[in-house]
Amino acid sequence: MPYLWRMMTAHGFDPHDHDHCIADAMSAAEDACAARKLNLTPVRRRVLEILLQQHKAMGAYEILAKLEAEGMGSQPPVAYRALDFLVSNGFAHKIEGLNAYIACSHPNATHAPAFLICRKCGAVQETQSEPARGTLGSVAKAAGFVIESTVVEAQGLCPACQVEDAA
Amino acid sequence: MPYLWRMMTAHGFDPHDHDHCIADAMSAAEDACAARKLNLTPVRRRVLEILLQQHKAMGAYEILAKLEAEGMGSQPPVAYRALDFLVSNGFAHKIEGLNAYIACSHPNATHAPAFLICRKCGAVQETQSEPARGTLGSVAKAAGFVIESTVVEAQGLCPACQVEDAA
DNA sequence: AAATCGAATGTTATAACATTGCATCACATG
DNA sequence: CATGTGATGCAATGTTATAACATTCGATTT
Repeated sequence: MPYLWRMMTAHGFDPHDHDHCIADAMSAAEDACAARKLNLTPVRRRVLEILLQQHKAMGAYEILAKLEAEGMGSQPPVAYRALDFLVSNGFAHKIEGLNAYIACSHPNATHAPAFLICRKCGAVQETQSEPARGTLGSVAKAAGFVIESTVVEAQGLCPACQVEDAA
Repeated sequence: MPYLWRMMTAHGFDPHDHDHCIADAMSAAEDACAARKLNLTPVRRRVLEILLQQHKAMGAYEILAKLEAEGMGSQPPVAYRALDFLVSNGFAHKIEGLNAYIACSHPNATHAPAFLICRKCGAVQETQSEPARGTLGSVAKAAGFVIESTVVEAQGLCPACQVEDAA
């Protein structure tokens, strides 16, 4: 399998064909925007591409710097507006624990994401949480609290960084 | 029960004797610091008191403003250092979704807190999460990821605010 | 007492993250 | 063509957090 792959970076924590992964995600986003009559403008599109290029979270100003280098706008609102669009529509997520943003890995799924965040290399793996269930759901129910959204993030060490840590 | 109570504010989302609640928490913190040889200095002590006065999260600069009004220091590091101390030692928590801080409600428990946060009135109820269990734990295990800490926060409406919302 | 040490503070500046307000442009629809 | 809406451009500001360096103060040692 190796030589077919143009790049090998971490997806979640496993290697994969990342170019393909990006292309898939972009076309899925385009389809979704078409279907939902959302306007995937050049800036929004480019920000999503930028996010997809890494499986790690990026700060708004990091993204902004890339946009600026490409002549797509240099003021903070440019990045924040695009990020708002992507996050509101489920194409990206904000990692609250890092004040940073990451492309969504499960664009079709109903959204109650949870994240595994490596504190050493910054890689992030997205998974699904079950907000209403488990302890939290029970407590909420008992308290009469209505959950509208959840933030579930775990910090720790990914497999690769555990090895390095031992060394 | 009413007239014994000096103040009635929300604890979690239920009314209670808040003065007593503060006094209890402060003496528990003092005991814990004594036992663990931690230095509960005047600023640290005062910040904990300030946090305990509300069952909602406060921003660092909101706290700083109170400190300044009392002549206890006016520069950001004053507040952040005290908050770092309180958070590191389990006397307070940071609510990542709000970039704000709240006194710990379960000072003795092993710490894997979870929060119910009312988006309308800002009240916060702390509970315990079970990090290693549930979906997240399984995914982490499958991925070989070692969880060191978790952020679990639910946003929604507390009972009182649901009523107001309906109106 | 003098020297030293470490923890906590004080002080200044700046990094990093996010929003507001308003003008303008482009385009779809009536 | 008028008008409304959504997207941008632009400038300034607001908010959260830390870096870097200096000082104070009490405990301990000499």
